[in-house]
Amino acid sequence: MKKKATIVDIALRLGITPSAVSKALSGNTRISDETRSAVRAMAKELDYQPNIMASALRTGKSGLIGILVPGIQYGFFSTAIKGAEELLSDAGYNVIICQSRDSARHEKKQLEGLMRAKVEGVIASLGMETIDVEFYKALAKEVPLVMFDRVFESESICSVVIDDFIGAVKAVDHLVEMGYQRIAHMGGHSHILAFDRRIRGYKYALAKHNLPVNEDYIYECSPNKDEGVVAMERLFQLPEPPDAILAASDFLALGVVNYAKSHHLNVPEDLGVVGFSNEEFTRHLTPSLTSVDQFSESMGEVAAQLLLDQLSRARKGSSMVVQQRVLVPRLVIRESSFPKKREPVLAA
Amino acid sequence: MKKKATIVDIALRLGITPSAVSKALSGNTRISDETRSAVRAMAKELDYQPNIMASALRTGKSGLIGILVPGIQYGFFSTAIKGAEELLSDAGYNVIICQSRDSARHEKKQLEGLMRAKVEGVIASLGMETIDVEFYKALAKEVPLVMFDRVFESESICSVVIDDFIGAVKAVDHLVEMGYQRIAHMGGHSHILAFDRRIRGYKYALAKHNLPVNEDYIYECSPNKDEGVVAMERLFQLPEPPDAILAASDFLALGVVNYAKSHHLNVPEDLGVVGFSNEEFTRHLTPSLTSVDQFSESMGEVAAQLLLDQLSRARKGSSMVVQQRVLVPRLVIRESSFPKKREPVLAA
DNA sequence: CTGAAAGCGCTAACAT
DNA sequence: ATGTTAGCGCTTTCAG
Repeated sequence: MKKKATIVDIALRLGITPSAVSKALSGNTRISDETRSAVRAMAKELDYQPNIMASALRTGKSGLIGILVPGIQYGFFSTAIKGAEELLSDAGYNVIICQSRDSARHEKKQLEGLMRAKVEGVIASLGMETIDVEFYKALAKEVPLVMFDRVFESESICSVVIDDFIGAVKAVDHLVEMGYQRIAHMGGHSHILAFDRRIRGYKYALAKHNLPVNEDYIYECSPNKDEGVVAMERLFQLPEPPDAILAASDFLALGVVNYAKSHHLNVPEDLGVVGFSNEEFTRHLTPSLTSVDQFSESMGEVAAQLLLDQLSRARKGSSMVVQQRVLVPRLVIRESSFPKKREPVLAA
Repeated sequence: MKKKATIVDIALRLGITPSAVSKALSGNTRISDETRSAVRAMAKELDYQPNIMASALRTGKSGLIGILVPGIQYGFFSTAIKGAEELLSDAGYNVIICQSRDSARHEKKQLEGLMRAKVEGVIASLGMETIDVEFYKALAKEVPLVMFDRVFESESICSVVIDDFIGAVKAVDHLVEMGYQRIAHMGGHSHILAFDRRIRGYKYALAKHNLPVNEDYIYECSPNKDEGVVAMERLFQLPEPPDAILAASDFLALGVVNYAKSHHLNVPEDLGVVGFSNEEFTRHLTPSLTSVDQFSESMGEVAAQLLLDQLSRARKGSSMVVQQRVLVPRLVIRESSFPKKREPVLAA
């Protein structure tokens, strides 16, 4: 492993000083075209690779961005990261990935790790059990921070979310239009803002259609398949079970459909089902699953964009502006909520 | 934003030298317990955070590991990364993620970026169109490299793969046992070792069962849904179309199933289908899809483990040893290859 | 336009 | 057991 060439090597060979080489390579200072090209040529000849750590130490810019998500194995997050990584890497940054594994302890540790690595900015989504967000607030004072999807309420932090309220409203509107009347909501824990907003949108939409809000129809649980089954067992013990389910996650919806299949309930004829996230698998199910699309890839891209804005603003010394983007979700209507035999009924 | 405390600050306040502080904090050199605890206390008081970039520059250790995959949105890769990230981050490394987007140009650029960032090691999986692997070989001379899943033939590079040959054999064994006789293979491009091995396993297994190898039944294409449909169109123009498909990817298999649905072919009665990867969605399909499970999370973990081994070996000055791990895949049998009406036929 | 010099914060010989 | 010294490779005033 031969020694790497440094600017000193190339300066020596050219009979000039390291600082001249530095200027020639970075290009922004005044230097003669002659030396510049000589330096360029020699750099190529020696296969010179700048040592990022040295320049990072000197300038305080590491060229690193941190992304923290609960877990990268979830389609939603990996797709968002894909979007963000592409923009960021095209902008010349390297992206450090961390997983909180939905544990507050881990989350804090990972954020500390990112700060130690001197990332220039952070994109993050809260873990499920995270309630204390002081750590994020402190972090935001050090480097630009953009929260996405699972965010907390704050006026001073950049964020990207979809409008969960509208998402739920669109879903209910659609179900009502399809003729469903007793719509239940199955949701994630309401201390997460996104889930709370979905419930609020659901209630608002019911009211809008003059449908009663039945508290028995609102079931709060973790967003996974098994809980979906459990929720169904509960809901179908009610004297008057629902005729449609709005689930706050596609995995919950999956549990719902499985329960229905094993209990001779036809979806969508006997039971309409709408999920949330438009996960890859929803389109492949039988019946295919109607779902609220969260534009995960765009979400990652927008988060990256906001961060890059902050970064360039900081570089120019401009004051930072808090941007909170709200994407409007799209309802992807598929078989699970579209009973062909039933005539659409207009809202009252 | 107040200035960060450095070891100099804490040395000054304690009336000792920076090097003493450094020793006290790193703990490995001989220093009195007294000063050590004094230093610790002062560090806490000043909220001292070591500057990783400085120590990186000094020691040549960045604490960074690079992971390069074709795309993070694919379940297989994101799950593998999840496994690797957890081990690596527990070992104190930060993980930089890069995507080659299956473009050789990108791949090279990303690897250069990783080298510039002075990563201490790299875990990578080849892009689809990558034929020239010189770049990897050069890289392996600089830092420990572990290839996984999509690897190239080399005796000097650590790798983790599943035994694709056995995977294909298990799939064919199963299909034959279920009574299928005209089994086609639909695969990724054979210059990728994994895909080549699957084809070889397929051929071997057919021979083992005294079934003819029909070259018309071997279709090479990119592993995505649309190609699966195209492949089916080709295969079903043959005078004698296959009665089962072994697809080298679940996405291909998905295309196969979709084609079958739209052409009144019943799966599994008229057509048996087996995929590769055991992607999340396969279990939710109707019919659910039989697939060769590649243990993606374990794969990431093993890759990380091998890399950590190399790293600790390098640190101790031991010579590096090339480890090539081969995981044995598992066939997950589901509905798409299990015709209930058909009596299992024993292999000849 | 280019050179000299002073560090960024930390570590590792070497000396005391 | 602690202090001294000398950089890692690069950038950036400040002179010339």
